[in-house]
Amino acid sequence: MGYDDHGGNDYNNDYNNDNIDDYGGDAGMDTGMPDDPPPESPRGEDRPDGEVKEEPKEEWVDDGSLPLVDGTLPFFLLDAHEEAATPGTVYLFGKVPNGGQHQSCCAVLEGCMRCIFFVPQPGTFTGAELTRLEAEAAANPGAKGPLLRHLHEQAAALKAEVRAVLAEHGIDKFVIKPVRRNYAFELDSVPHGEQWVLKVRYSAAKPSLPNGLEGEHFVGVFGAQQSVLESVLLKRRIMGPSWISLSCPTRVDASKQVSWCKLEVKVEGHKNVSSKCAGQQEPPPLIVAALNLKTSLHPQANTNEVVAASVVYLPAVNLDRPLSKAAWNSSRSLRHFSVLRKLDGQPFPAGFEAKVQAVNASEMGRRNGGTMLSAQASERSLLMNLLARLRALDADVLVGHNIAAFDLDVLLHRLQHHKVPQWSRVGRLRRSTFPSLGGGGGSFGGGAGPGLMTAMAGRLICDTYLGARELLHEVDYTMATLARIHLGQTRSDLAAADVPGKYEAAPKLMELVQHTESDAWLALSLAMHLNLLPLSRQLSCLSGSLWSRTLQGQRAQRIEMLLLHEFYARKFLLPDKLSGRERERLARRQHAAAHADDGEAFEEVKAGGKKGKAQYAGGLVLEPKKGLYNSIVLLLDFNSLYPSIIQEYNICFTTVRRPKDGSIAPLPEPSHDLAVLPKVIRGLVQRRREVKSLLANERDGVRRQQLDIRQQALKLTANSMYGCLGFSASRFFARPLAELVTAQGRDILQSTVDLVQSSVGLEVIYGDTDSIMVRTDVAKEEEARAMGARVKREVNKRYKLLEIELDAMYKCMLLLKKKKYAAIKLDRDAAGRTVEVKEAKGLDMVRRDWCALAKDCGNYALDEILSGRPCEDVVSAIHARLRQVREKVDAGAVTLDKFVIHKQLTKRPEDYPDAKNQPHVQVALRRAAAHKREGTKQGETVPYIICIEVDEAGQPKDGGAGGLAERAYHREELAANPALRVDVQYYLANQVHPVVSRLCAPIEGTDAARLADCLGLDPAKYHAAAAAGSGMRDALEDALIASTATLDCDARYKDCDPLWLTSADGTRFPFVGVQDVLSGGVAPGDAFAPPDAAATGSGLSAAQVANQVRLRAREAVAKYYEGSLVSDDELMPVNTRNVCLRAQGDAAPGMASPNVASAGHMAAAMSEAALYTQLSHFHRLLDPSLALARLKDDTERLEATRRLAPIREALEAGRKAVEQLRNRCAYRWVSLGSLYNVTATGA
DNA sequence: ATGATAGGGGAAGCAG
DNA sequence: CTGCTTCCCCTAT
Ligand SMILES: [Mg+2]
Ligand SMILES: [Mg+2]
Repeated sequence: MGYDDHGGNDYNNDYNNDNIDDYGGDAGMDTGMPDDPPPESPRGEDRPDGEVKEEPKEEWVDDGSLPLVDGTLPFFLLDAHEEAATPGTVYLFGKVPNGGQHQSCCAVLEGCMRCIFFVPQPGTFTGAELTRLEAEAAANPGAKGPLLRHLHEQAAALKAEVRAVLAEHGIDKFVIKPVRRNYAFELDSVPHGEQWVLKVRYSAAKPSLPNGLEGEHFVGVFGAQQSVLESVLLKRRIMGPSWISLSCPTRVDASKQVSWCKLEVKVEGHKNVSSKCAGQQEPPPLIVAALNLKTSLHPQANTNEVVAASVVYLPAVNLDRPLSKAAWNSSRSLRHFSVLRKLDGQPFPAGFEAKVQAVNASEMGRRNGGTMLSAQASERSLLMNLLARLRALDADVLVGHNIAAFDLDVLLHRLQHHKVPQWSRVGRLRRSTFPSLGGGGGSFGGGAGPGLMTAMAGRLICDTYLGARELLHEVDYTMATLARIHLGQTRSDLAAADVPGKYEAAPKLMELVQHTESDAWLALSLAMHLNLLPLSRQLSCLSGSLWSRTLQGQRAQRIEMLLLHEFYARKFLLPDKLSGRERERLARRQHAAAHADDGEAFEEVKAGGKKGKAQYAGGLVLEPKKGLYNSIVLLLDFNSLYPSIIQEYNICFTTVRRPKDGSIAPLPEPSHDLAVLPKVIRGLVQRRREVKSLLANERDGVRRQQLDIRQQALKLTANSMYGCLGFSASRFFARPLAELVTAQGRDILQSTVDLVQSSVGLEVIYGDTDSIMVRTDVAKEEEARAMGARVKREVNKRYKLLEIELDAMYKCMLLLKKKKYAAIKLDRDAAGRTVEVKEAKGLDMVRRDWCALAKDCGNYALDEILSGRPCEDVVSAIHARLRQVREKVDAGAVTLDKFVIHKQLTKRPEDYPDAKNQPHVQVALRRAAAHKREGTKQGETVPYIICIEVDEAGQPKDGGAGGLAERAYHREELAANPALRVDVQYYLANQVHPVVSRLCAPIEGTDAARLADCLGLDPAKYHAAAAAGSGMRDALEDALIASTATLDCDARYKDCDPLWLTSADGTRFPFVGVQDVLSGGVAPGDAFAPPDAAATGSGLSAAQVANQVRLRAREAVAKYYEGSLVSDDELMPVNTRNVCLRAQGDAAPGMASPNVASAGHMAAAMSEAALYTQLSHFHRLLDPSLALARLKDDTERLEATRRLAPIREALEAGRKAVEQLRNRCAYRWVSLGSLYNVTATGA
């Protein structure tokens, strides 16, 4: 669950599986670039045409009238836009049905009004008279006159101030009216609940007021900077791309149009826009065009120039009917044209022009309007030709791979450079001046800047690069990779530097054209394959946001719009959109006001970077009981935990009290009526349930797909809600709410674990955020299923809405670390038979930053380990495989791609402060210098190989003296430089070995040294590592951790030394322990200070606590080890490690067998037991989890957690210090299992 | 400027 | 040499 995935099915996976199956049968469609003329193979022409029906092209006679229905104009809204130059005017773009077709239309909405709200000082509206008049007005809603008059009187001073403010900003005409409004958000100065406020309405053509106004008679101003477009969408309840109707439209004469649309109308005032539109159901067919440019680099200016352009388009895409590939990819549906130009004025190669003529004269050429391919002399004429074709096309949607950050950016720059007339036809709004394109791509991984969006207003941009990044999980998002994996197509790379070479001969130049067409076709294919348009439309309609914004991938914005609609409809004052600066200013100010007395420092929240500490605590991850499990393990998982918590506990802006001291908010009082946020989520969940039930009964494939898209959109929206609560740049940012949700989540998980272990009596071996893994010790599927059902029943009893579900049964499971495990899942195939599916989570094999060689070895080892074969066989198979790998690598029999490591650029390469140490950054910088397009920009992944340089004799130069980053190269560099060789040593020692050795940690019969030996590495180097990191130690550690949880009782610690700490002034004092803090004996702020310290809150820092605890723990170790066999060494010598925990072959590690302790070990163990007890005592003093577990209920636990918050970090640091040392000593406690009877659930 | 936090792990630099 | 910190990346949920 958690973020993108609450329902147990990862969204991305669902998505891929569903689509690949539907489209998979198209093996015959081999575009075979560059031989075949894409976008379609000749074979495709024989195929029966699909459902794409082009609209009848009757000649439309423009008589100046409008196609009104009952006096209003039906209008399918596609996009909307606001111009800084024309404040108060909103441009709506869409399609209008006219004479059996649909035409592009621009509605110019003028005379929009701005509404801002002044919240009065408390006490402004008050008194018995007001109460009386309110009651009167309530009884007789028709007669509000006296009440309003009274309100105006009471607000006289406020009104005077408001008038002055307005006058100051040049606003002379306005209406002021007292209205009732609610507030529930984060401004401390504005009281929550409903009250009278002053609403000021004035023409939006006038200037706006600044955010954050202050005054004598008001405590807050809302809506000052609200965009007029947003207010129209909210006021008219326009929910995304849908049919609306325009009343009283007047036709704008073609000569006076401000847009390039076929039709333009003028509408006065937002009230003439209605979200209701009778008679229109189906969305209109859209013109979808894919665009691809080929560029060459101008050496002096260092700019990209357009050399070729292709457009592949579908004249009528129906949004509600996702199309099968066979349907859209046919000669009847698909159209295309290309434009090519001469390079540097050089003539085209011999025979090329004849080829062009032949192409255009062909059957396909005629079908594409006679000029399928146009050869132009210059870039300028190319652009003019392209623009003319685009004008005739009038596309609604432009598709392309990275089209927003590259193709359109280049296109606009070149149009500007050549001063091409009517350049603004690329968009739909007429313009003379160019917007500044400076911002370029979005901050992260492509996307359009604001200038580009402005220029393109009216046409949607569907960028498959952005879409794929959002919906897929791939090693990189280049078209070559996506085409191979998702379209089954191979795409050859064509670097800008190789473009001039294509001009040498006519066939080569035709290759260039075909490559361009093919790229456009691939982008169109990908967009169709991913259903980008239907999905993004659904998301826009659910949230009531603009389609263009959704296509930009602005996820937080969608949720914002959804909540804005909901809260606006309920008459709430909405949180204003603030700039980063304004937000910070506000945060500082509110913090200062809240902490005027205690002077707590303001915590800097770095909003931009992912770096920095988390703002609040998230999900609970249980300490895994590591090992290999050969009996069935149950995976139970709460359905949509966070959305469910919001509903179950009625968590909303309106219900949660925000504590001023930064502690976790208390749960809202139980109430019968559901608050806004839970209601919104419930609505989404209910709608999804309905859609899913429709889906279950639907047989028609197309309709099924459509429902599935809808269902996914609903789930995505519900799941994103929590994320936006915790997102500091969101207008609905409410950390207390986010924190409360996660706190409840932790509580629920912990109490579920307790319930399962105590009441059901089963062992929980792991759990993450919303899931538990339960050991059954049975091998029979049905038996395990019954146990799962029992667990599910017991857990679900405790909640109204929350529901845990048996998500999977693992026949066999390898649990290595938190968030790192693998299993054989028992699943059902279509016929209902049980099938076994391997599942790997978090392991190196599922990461892109390990090379394929290492991952292949890891997968082999994992398959062996999970095979259920005898341990010796598994080990020998792995050893053999590693020896074989070593041989192959030495023989050079491993292909280069197996050595490629991928890493993403999370910043621009030049922005890394310490670039010299990062391989991928070094490679990226060199590629950028060489003007490579891919693997150079922020958000892209860089593939690299670690090499060594050899001299003429083939001897390594300087055996890899430099850092790793200096030895990282791109494949292309490797190919070009014969002195570079793959650094075999690095790959064996630093890639293959760690990957395999981690997997084998819990496996008997091998260790890091043995594995190293098999790889031909020096085993001696791994002995120490083997000792420190072996599975046995981990197993012991788990046993010890488990024992502390079950055997903790105060009596055992009565002989222990206290935990002495030293304060800053040198005073020594015993740390009282977390228990005393919770029971109220000591204030949290004083816990890490001497009892008699004068100043409170002057306790030790987390780092200081950690250091001192470490010292005390070391002293304890030293004390108990004095005079023992290994006096000065905390660690057991490697060769005496032979007391094996796993005396019984099939006992899972971590489950110490009760009979391991022999009498001989016993005596030695006693002193160790005392040490163990001492360290556990320290641990206990610092670990709140035990004390918390003892509390009565969740409410108390929440309260306690809140109380501990100020010292949480220090406790954590101290606890970790103890654990570190205790773990290092863990060898010695082999025998303690019996002493303490470690496991409650011994076999 | 453009949903969250928890967690493992590699590489390098620094103090001892 | 080892610990420890910092930076960076990618994953799980
Ligand atoms: Mg879940
Ligand atoms: Mg889960």
